[in-house]
Amino acid sequence: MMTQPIDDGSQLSTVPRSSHTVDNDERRLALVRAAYAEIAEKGFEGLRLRRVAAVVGINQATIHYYFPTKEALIKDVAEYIVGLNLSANTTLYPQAQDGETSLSLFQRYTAELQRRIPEDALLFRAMCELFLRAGRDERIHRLIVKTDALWEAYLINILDTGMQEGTIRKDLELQSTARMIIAFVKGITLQLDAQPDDITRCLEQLELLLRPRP
Amino acid sequence: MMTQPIDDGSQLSTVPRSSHTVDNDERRLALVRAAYAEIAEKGFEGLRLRRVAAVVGINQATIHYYFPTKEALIKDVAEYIVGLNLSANTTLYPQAQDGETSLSLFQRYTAELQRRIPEDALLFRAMCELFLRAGRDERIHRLIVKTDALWEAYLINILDTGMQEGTIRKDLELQSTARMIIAFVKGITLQLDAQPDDITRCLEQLELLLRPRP
Amino acid sequence: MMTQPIDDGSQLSTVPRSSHTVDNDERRLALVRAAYAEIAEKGFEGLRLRRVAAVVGINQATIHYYFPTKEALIKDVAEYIVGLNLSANTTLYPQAQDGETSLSLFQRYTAELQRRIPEDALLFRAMCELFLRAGRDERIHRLIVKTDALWEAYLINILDTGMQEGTIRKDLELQSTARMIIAFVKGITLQLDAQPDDITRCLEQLELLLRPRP
Amino acid sequence: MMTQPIDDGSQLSTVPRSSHTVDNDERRLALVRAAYAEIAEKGFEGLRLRRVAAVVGINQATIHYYFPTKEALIKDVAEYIVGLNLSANTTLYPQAQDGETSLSLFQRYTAELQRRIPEDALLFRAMCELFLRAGRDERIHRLIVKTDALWEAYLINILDTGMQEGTIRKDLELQSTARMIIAFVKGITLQLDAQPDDITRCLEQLELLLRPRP
DNA sequence: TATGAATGAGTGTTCATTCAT
DNA sequence: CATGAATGAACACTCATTCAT
Repeated sequence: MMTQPIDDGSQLSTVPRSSHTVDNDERRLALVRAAYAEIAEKGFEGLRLRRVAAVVGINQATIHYYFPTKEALIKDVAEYIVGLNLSANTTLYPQAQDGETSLSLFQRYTAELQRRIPEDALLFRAMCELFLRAGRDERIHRLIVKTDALWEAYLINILDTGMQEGTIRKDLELQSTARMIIAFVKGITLQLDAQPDDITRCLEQLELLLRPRP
Repeated sequence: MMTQPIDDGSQLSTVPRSSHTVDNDERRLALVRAAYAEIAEKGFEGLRLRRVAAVVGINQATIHYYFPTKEALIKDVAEYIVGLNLSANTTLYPQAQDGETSLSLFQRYTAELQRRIPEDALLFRAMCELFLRAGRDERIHRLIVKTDALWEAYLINILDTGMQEGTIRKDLELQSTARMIIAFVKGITLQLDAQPDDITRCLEQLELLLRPRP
Repeated sequence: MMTQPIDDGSQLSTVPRSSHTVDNDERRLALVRAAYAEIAEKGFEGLRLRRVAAVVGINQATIHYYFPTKEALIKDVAEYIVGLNLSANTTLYPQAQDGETSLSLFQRYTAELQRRIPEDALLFRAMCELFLRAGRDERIHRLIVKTDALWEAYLINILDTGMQEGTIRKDLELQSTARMIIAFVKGITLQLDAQPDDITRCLEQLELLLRPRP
Repeated sequence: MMTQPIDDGSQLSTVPRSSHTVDNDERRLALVRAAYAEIAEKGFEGLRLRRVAAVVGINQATIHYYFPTKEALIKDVAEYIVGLNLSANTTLYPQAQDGETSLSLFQRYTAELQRRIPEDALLFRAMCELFLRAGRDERIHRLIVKTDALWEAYLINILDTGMQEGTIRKDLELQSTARMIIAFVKGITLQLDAQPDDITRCLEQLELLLRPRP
């Protein structure tokens, strides 16, 4: 999961735009980001169109010009959240793989995780909201399933590479282990007051388990 | 799902009930259960007192006779859910430990888990709702923290026993491993369409990891 | 206005009665007194049958045995309040007239007034509530009118006596002056934070005005 | 009743109103007036937002567009009532002072009073409601206190002028007398069915008392 | 595009009253 | 007489949505 290079969306633009007309897509994005922040903080339960409009600085009615209905906004927000998450889980880590380090690929994955988890509280919370809503919203459900599949594939790749490197035990069933790790990471997400130390130690324990014995 | 003829662990019935008060507590329990089912299905977001009352078959105002406020009902529902979950996760299994079996204690724990998970869909959904709401509701937060502490202690005990039995590898840090397992189980909870097979394989993988190498 | 010799009603009996059966009238009186206290404190606007029943220590439904409807209770409370007030305004003062004092009758009346006003806050508040409600409740209206007539007659008597004593100027029209005094006393009632000193000075001023010039 | 084409003394319209905002403030004023009439007729006890909305001819929800809460409306209504009353009791009369008349200033004050009292039944009723509510509502309490202070100052001025003119006896304590008169006027307010004649005679009596003796 | 104003359906909650026991 | 339980009508308030401008 995690921060994309440019903007993680946590800093919403509340200041009035420069005088030139804001184009449609820009405003839509601003609305989506504002809604995302609201959801992360107060959940879908606490999402109010009025508040979103206020944050972006437009009238409560104007929001319906960009999104005909609340559900339409939520759909886009879901895709936005999943997009943030997806890029974090799949795109970024491999790029960190290039340098020659003494750390195995999996160690770098978990290192990245523990760095990001305390940092990306908003995104994780939003993802959790999505997970739950997926049970009632078929569209979001499909979105999550697709994302998880990509995440799983990425993890399988990492584990497989680790086995070939000799940093991961070879007797593991790849898919099940990947799914176990995903479940573990999602579970950490639900921990409300997990301290960075706790997470670090959990991840070290996981590494230990996956490491081949001497 | 849990059994609750005796005591469901919630603070619902603390006063000694004369043969006449039974009806009252029965009603309260019925309301709590109805609310629990609503929450599991539609989330806290979708919980409506009118619907709960309708399900139980009473007037919408009558519900306030038993619970002065919606929040009071939610509090009892939260305790009910946690009670169901807690007894499932901690209290029950040790009692199953007496018989002579070829299965290790941890194996029995995971066996029970995989049996329950597909079966307790409602309960897990409700637990997830609690997890999320805990971020915004201090009382529920404390409830979860307390529950998790008990769960963790129980797991540590199982792991420790396993080490002495020789069914768990001895180089694990007990607390971190327990927390990792908890995170993992919670994560599974968020998997919407996890098939029994998937869960079984994940749990087998977890067992494999914790097992000492020959 | 004011305290009758026995009980001014400000101390309501909240303790459970002695074991022998409470007779109907006793309980009715207790309910009326409780309601009176509620009205004095919170106004008719804040009168709740539940609270009245609770103060007296009976079930909220039981109250309907004694008073079929809220309005019926209010009617009795109104009579109770007026009764307290009436006895204070007419019955008591003349009895104080017997002793030989250097004070004129009117002086004793105003002295009594200023003593009682800070003391009988509850009763005055309740009377005000009645005054207002009289505008919407014909029965209470008649009650007030009747009370005021008695009050007026009593004041006329005092003023007349004063004229004969030479302590009141003789050029006053009795009825108008009496009504003016009544209005004045009622008006003081509406003063929220009138200090005893203020009232004393106002009354002294009134005495001065009514006194014959040397 | 008061006139209010210019400024009714309430804080209703503080922002400079562009020609477009007029409708908004008009609506607000209409709502305040409707609420005022309801209160005068049925008391705070009988004030219902639904009814106010209905009287103005808008949806029951629309009222919350102008006043976020019932209390906010009441606050403005209180200021409106006080504004009407204040201007009546203080601001207006001095302006009537310019002409050469045979009537003293105080006589003109009382003349105005007896003219208004039967006429402003609604306003007086509303004021009474305010007086009573002031005992339980700190904001209204402050409002009344402030208003009474202005009223008192105005009366002191009138009395003082009268003394210099020789139309008021000189041995009066100004403040106490002013307060006595205020209490008297408030008291008249509570008289439900006071006939114009009664009031006239009472006021004449008051004048007589304050007049210096030959 | 954008807005102020308005709306209707619904929400939790209150309260006097009723009823079977 | 008395109560626990229940009720229906009402209440202030919320919110996504609509509409004329």
